[in-house]
Amino acid sequence: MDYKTYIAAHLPDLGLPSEEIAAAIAVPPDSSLGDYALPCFKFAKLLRKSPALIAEELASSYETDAVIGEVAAAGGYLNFKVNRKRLAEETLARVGKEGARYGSSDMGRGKTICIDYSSVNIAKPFHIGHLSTTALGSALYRIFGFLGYHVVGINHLGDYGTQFGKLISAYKRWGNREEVEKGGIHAVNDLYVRFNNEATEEMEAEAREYFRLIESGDREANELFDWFKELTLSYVKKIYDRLHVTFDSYAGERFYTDKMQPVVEELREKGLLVESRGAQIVDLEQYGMPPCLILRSDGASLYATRDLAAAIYRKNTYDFDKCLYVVAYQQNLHFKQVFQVLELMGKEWAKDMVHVAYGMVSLEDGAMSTRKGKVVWLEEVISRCVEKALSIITEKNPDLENKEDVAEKVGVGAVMFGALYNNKIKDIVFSYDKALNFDGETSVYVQYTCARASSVLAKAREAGIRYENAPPSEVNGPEFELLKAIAEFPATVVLAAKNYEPSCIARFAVDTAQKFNKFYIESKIMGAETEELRAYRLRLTDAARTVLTVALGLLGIGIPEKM
RNA sequence: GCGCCGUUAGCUCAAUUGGAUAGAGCGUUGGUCUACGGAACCAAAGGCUAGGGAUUCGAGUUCCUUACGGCGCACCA
Repeated sequence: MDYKTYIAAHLPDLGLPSEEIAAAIAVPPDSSLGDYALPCFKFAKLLRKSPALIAEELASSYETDAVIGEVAAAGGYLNFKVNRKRLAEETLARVGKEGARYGSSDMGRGKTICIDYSSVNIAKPFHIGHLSTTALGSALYRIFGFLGYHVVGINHLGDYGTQFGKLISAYKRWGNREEVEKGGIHAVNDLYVRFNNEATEEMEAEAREYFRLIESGDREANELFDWFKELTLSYVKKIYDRLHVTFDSYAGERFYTDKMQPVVEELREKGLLVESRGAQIVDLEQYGMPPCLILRSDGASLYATRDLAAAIYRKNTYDFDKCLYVVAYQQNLHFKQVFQVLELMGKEWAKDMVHVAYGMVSLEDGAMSTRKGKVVWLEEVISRCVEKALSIITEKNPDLENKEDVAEKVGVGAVMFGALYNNKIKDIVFSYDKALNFDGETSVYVQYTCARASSVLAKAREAGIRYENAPPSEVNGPEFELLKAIAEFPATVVLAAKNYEPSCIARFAVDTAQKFNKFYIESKIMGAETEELRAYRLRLTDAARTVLTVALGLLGIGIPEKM
């Protein structure tokens, strides 16, 4: 039941379409005022009456029914109280029926959405700066899937460029097979860092030559490159598995090697390509942007060339309705340019391209720098969080079974949640103090809340108490606050998708957990005054646990039964 | 220099997209434990929403402007 639409449909004609009325309906700051409110100020001019008077007249003429139980005017606001028992019954029935699918919908049926996220670079270990795109993209993947979209997750591998020539040059100069096999991707990265520190003109030229050899299909160069790629993929696979992140495609930059030429030709045919300072560009001056570089003066392709080819390939292959790029805001201009070029090419779907930009990560003593060794590896963050979780469990709950599994859920959850809790556009200063804090607004708090709920529900099960269809017998106080939160979940999921903002769901989870804890402290569940009340509270507890499980699940975070 | 983004409590952040008295967590101070799990709960203190102007019945939210910070601006990705 959409209450806003319902209320709008039951109001007399106010000179505005009922969709607009519904959209204007707000939620009062204090629930004792009501559950919904219509601000009447905007009707004042039209009806030539004071907002207060309009609200009063509407209040007296509104006919309450089984859905809306009470209507009152307050100042210029018209406040509605819903029939709480009905809302409670409806919400709990839906949660009970839909379970793990509560909040899902089919609004995306028949629509495809491509999401480009994580997009690791070959031969580079995962550091904390790669977490945002991975966590955000993965959460969006789940959220859109939950709303019925067909989702294509794409890891646009960074596997193209002279940097790989440098890598091969460095390996041949200083590296050997045993060391790399032993040290894995970090050993490879060390070679690359050393090259950058010691590079001379001569070495740079050698690197360019090695890159050319990769391109021209030289066997040795390609074998080395493929080996580094394999090392990288098996390394990131382990991290993705721990974070529960998945992809449908690993088509990276190299994949588009043979798909760029047709794009260049199309640009030329359409008269968009012009020469400037020896390079081939698309002029974007009239759109207030610097030119988009398509070919270097030596004829080589560029970043934008590959992104154009990739966009066109994705459209042709997946026929997407939207294509998201979960990439830091550093690249705002780049995507603006690419999208503009697509539009100039006459691709009417250019409007469906979305750059989901997020903030940058730095360390407390400034920007990260691999070369200076100022870097925080993601594996280390994960293992330290899991270790911390394990030590807390060992201290508080030494007899717990599957301690390691639980610590994994808690620790990994904290890492993911930390990346998803704030608005994505905000910059993040990473600190272990914050990452290892499991108190307050964290996934651990939500998980702990669920463990409490599970514990009560287990007691009920042991006692053989049935509560599945218990009628709502208490619709005030903390019970109702919790219930309203649960009822808001489906709208929260839609909001998160609409704004490409998984933090909506993270916030929802903490907020709902807080409401559950207030309810839990203030109301005895198993020890309720009557059997009816006990059954209802158990039903509410079960629903709260379900919605919290679904919410964290959409963020890729699991919830242990006990912790 | 130009463009984009940010600035809200000591710190980290919210604020239903223009609505009623700007809310949480951390930290601080003081409370609640013989318990449905204290990784919790309650309370107190803490705000001219960076400054100024404009629009509006109404602005943290929209527009202009200033300051501070981040990012970007031609052959890296």
